[in-house]
Amino acid sequence: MRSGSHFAQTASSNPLVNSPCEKCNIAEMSLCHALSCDDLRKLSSISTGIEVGKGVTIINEMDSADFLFNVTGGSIKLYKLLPDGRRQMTGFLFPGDFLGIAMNDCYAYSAEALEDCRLCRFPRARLEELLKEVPDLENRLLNMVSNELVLAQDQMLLLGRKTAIEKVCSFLLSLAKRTQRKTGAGHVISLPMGRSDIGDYLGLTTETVSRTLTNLKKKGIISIPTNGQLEINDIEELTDLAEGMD
Amino acid sequence: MRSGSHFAQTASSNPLVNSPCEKCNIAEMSLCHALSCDDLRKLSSISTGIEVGKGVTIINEMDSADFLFNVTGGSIKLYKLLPDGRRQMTGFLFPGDFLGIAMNDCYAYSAEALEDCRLCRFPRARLEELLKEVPDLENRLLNMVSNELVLAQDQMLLLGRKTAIEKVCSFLLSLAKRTQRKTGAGHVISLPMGRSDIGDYLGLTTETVSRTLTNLKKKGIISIPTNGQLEINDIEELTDLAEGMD
DNA sequence: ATAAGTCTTTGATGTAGGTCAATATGACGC
DNA sequence: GCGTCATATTGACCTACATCAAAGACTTAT
Repeated sequence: MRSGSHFAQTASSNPLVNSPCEKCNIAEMSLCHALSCDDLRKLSSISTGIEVGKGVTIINEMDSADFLFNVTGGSIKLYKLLPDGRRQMTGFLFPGDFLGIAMNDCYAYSAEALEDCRLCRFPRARLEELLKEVPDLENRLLNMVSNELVLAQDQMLLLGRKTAIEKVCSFLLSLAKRTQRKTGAGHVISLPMGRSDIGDYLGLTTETVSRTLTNLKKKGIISIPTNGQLEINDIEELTDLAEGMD
Repeated sequence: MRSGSHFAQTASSNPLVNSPCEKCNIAEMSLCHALSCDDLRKLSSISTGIEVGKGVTIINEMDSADFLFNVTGGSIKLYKLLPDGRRQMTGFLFPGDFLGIAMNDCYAYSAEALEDCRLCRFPRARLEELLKEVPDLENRLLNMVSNELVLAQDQMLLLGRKTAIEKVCSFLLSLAKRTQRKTGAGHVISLPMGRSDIGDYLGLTTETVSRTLTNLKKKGIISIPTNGQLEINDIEELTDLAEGMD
């Protein structure tokens, strides 16, 4: 087997897990944030908890967008492909993130589990009905998409105009900020994705990402105790490097 | 004077132009699309028509986001800056487009008029109130933002993974598609922005944009009758080049 | 018409980061 | 513990695009 996962290998063939929204431990940072008990019950009634193993493709670019998901555990990579196989990561998702916002009739990107994942799945048609009934939910979704658009524009600036070292430092900082927001501490961050995933996120090659990280290690700005974890030793320096202040 | 504009040189000092939504000629392709007469009247009541001259900065990155706008005439460039002056265009707006979607409390980017422009201005606070009252409006906005996010992700793929020629061809095609949608014909497209604006949109320099365009001219794929206008002679070839099929 | 300023094009040269190739390191199954 | 496989690192070299510099081509003002 390709990974040590105990989960089934396709999203659709999974045993469905019953996990009502009321008990959800990530509710306060997700779509469900700030909904009334009543609205939460409605949302719960159309959702199904599912689990997918590491490496499983959850959605496929160009497939009909029949489901939306809320990530409740694990992490996910999102990417688009060119005909010849070149790949651009459009984002990484962690617990509390919403998957499937960007779509028309088809998904705009593919999503693959970086680790074993837990998801909350909504049939799109029923969610759209519910949006009409529950304005708070629609408003919440609007804020989430709006926010994602701001991040997408930051990423455009990064991809179009930053140097390799600025890109890598910006990436580490954004992970650190996220970790800070969720856990309170942001010095040690988890890197569930590989170097080539990072490269494809930043518009660089594996080799350049690797060289840049060694560079930062040599300067003492970061340490990499184990693959999959990274410690930031000098966040000021990292911030300066991220904006080209050096 | 820097331009031949008859309009005032700052957005705020302009004479306000009364242009009720009911008469608006671009309504069918904008925010106002598919609203009932009643809802349209409500929207109209909080909007002010304004005009800004070529070169005027309409909004400034990091300024408090007090107004949102609907573009009803002219064209606009959106951009973000790094501390050292490097610039990334995040988009170009044309009649029917909405300005100000991506913001938290502050604007996420600056906007400058490429030509004399006509805008429909909404105070943010009042628009947000109206959103609560008119679910159709919120739904429409959600669709627009969602759509923009899809485009932003296409742009990430372009910036991170495409070559210079692929970038330029993709850009011309997206303008052509837009023109097609709005006017029915997409062979001749208008280029109100300069070469360096295009460069900053595509993550290239002025010189590379210019060289790439000359290249396409020499191959007979495009012609540039006047600066500010461009004709596509071979759209199939352009499409292939845009995706690296050559 | 002419002069001044701006934007575009073209050419010559430089370099950041890509490509190709060879180890090194770590993860997992047995 | 040991072999296998995948991923990460490091080194040598190359190239697409940037940078620097100098003409052209438009625009607008007088």
